[in-house]
Amino acid sequence: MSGEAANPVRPRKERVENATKRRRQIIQATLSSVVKNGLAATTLATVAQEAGLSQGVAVFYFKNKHTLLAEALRSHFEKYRENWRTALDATGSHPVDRIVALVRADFDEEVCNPQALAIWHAFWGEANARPLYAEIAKELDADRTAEMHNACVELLKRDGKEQSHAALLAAGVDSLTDGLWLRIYLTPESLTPALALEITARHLAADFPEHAEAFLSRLVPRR
Amino acid sequence: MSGEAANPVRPRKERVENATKRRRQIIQATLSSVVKNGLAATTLATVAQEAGLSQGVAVFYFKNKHTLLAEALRSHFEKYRENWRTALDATGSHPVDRIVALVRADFDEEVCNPQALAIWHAFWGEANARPLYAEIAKELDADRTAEMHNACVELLKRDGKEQSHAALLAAGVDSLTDGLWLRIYLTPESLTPALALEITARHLAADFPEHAEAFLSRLVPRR
DNA sequence: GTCTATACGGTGATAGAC
DNA sequence: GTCTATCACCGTATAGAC
Repeated sequence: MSGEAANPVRPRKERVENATKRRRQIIQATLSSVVKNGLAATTLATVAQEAGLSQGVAVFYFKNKHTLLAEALRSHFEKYRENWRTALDATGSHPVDRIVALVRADFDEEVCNPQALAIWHAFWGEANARPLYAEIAKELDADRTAEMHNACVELLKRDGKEQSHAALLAAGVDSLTDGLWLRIYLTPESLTPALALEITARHLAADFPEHAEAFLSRLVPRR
Repeated sequence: MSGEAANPVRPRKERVENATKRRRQIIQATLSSVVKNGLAATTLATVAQEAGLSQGVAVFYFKNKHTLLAEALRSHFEKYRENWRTALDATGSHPVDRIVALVRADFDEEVCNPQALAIWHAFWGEANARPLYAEIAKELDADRTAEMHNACVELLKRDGKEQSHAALLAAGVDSLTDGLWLRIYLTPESLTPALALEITARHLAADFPEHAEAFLSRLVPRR
């Protein structure tokens, strides 16, 4: 490299900002590499190339490949969380609203696109060999699980029903979502997000018959 | 190695039998390694060690690692297929029977255990980087997809209903199964196969209200 | 058929210049 | 902070003995 005064003493704040910028950049490169090459063929070299940086920098900021990958998964999760949280913030407090918001968020283009789905499944695929991945999932998904569960409890309560099976209902909806994601990921030609929403809407309508029309009208497009 | 006359001329049949035996042995070792080490860390060395053979033999029978892994996935699929086919053969011709058989088969211990689930997800995780895996899935799951679809069409027909959304119903049940599998795989403490069956039963009961009781009574244990 | 030995490139991580 | 050079190791695949 030619020229520019290389590294004069810089204030701490500036150094910190540079660090977080670089970390973001490298994590983003890691996720891109996972999409392109898969987790098995993602190496420090592919990450560095994707980032337009040297291999050494990645190690400098993350110490080793293993923690880099874990951080990348965390980062991917944060984006997912932000998406559904924004959706929750923008909706009412009625449990139907909250469930609708959570479900719509999951099939939002922002979160339910081929790249994002590939990343999820790449990490899940290694979760058995690297339990840390499953732990991260459990940890970072706990609040969403709680939101869905609470909404189910609340809805049953309002309808004057027993709430003991709320956990089962919540697990059912979330599992259905996961399965629809897998299908969209593996064979996208067999299922679109729009159809996935319709399937989920029917499922919810059956779980909460009193609110069937609300779920259907608000989750199914062109209706 | 000491002793025994090594390789006299053997009849073709015997040679063929030895070949298929070895292939099976190596594929089994591959799947074990995938469970233990994950797909990323599965190497010819781990496979050879698992099989108690040399690395060279694996290459001799499968040419390279890539085709070995593809064959291992095919083999895993065959076991899965055999399981649901056996279940179908053992049941009646009424569509409710067939759907019940397919669903029960999916949560059978034979097929829905931690090792088997780890293998599925390991391959799905790499499917984006190795489209062959997705192709194998599509190819080897086509007949099951057709069975489920036919059963749904048939059931709607018997009930005097429109059959245009049968594909949606079939996709819904199968996606739900996949999602429940993922949950059992990632966080087994949060979901057992028995509960998964119950969730699926409720889903089916909603899809086919006329047969709700039949699905519930036949899929939900202790009832 | 099965093994061992080995070629050859890639891999994660370190050292040290700038 | 970032790079380049380098290390020891591991990966696939081949060659050739038995």
